[in-house]
Amino acid sequence: MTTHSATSKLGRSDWTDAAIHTLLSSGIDAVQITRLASQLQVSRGSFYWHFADRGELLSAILDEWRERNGRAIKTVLRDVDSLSTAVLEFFSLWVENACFSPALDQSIRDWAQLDPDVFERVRKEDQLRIRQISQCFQRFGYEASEALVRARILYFAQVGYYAMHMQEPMQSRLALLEQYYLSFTGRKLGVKVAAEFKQRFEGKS
Amino acid sequence: MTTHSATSKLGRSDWTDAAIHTLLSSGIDAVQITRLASQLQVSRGSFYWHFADRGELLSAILDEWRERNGRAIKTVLRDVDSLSTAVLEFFSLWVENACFSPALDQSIRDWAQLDPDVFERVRKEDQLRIRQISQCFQRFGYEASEALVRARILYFAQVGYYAMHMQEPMQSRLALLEQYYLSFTGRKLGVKVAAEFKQRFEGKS
DNA sequence: ATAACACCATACACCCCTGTATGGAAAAGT
DNA sequence: ACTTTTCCATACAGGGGTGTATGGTGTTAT
Repeated sequence: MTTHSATSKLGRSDWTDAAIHTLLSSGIDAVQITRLASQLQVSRGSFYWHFADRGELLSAILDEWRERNGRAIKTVLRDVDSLSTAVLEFFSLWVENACFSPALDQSIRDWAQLDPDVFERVRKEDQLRIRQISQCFQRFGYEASEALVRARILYFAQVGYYAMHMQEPMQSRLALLEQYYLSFTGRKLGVKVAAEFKQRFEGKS
Repeated sequence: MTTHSATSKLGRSDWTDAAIHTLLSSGIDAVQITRLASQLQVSRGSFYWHFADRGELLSAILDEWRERNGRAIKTVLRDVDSLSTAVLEFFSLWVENACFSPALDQSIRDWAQLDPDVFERVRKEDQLRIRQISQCFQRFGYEASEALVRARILYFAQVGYYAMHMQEPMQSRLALLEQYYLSFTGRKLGVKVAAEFKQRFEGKS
């Protein structure tokens, strides 16, 4: 019943974890039963006991993605008391790989380019996220149209930033923090809030 | 010597065109000699006369991409006389599929996720483009750090917008034009320039 | 203890893709 | 007219991936 990844017996989650790992490093076409089996030191016969076929595994990946990343963004945007914390917390989602995994997000997005069904699910998730960001802007004083545009720009830029793998030292990124905040929101970032945020990410990559 | 795609004899460009078409619709892993051959109504033997192997074809795709899209962005950003025309022309690159192909750009970007060599070439191209946009901002009165940040946001957002396939009627997009321009640049868009631009894209999708 | 079940290994049939070797047909050179 | 070159078809060898069928080994139930 329970699925421990440490015991000798494999569970469904062991396969999905390995599949996600392969998806991140080599794309969806590299998620092959043979490959995962040799990676898990097990034969392909094991897979076909846990899953009906490859499609069921891919479907499990999608569910996992939605559960992890969808929830992470939702909770961050809901429990904030100011625009600055909202935007900064949104930034940090892509920096610290805690609950939200930007790498998984991008791999899913690449996969969506090849599969219409996945494409539709990703599109709906994106629309949902933008709506949530937009509502966040509205809550802190922006009118509807400006909130929507700024929400889109913020989200697109964040996704794009990661997609291009801007390998930039954290120090340089933090140096431009006020500039980013100003461009995204049109408002100045408070000195105190900026200092706290910078201190939080000193020494990370 | 010359390569007509209408004659019975195939040229190198016929193969690269078909390869790019397949890349756009089904990803790099779908660019297979067998597949292209049956698509071109020809046997695989033909391919191996024009190309040494599959790698040479993929390399040709990359060259084509750099030639097409790299040049398009460069020329647009160089021959502008104001910030508004620069930004608006930059927008239009992703709207009208003339010289610049946003679809190819994205497919190459997805491919880069799986191949370190491609990744490096794309990364350098991105850096070059951002540098060009940044210089454009500086030319029209922005200081260095703000120019860089706004260049990144503009480029990231543009790439992200297309990546998510925001299927939005042109009318809605144009309605938010002033808002976008304001958010990207921090300046108001001239009424006359806005009207001209909107008129240019009325009735497109 | 023995039967039932969960989990996995092995083997088979099937399909698809690559690369090369070789031969054939059409066009171009002389 | 004859040879050479260009371009393509065919055939073969090698490899890899999917599913399924079947049997085997532990574990759990009673």
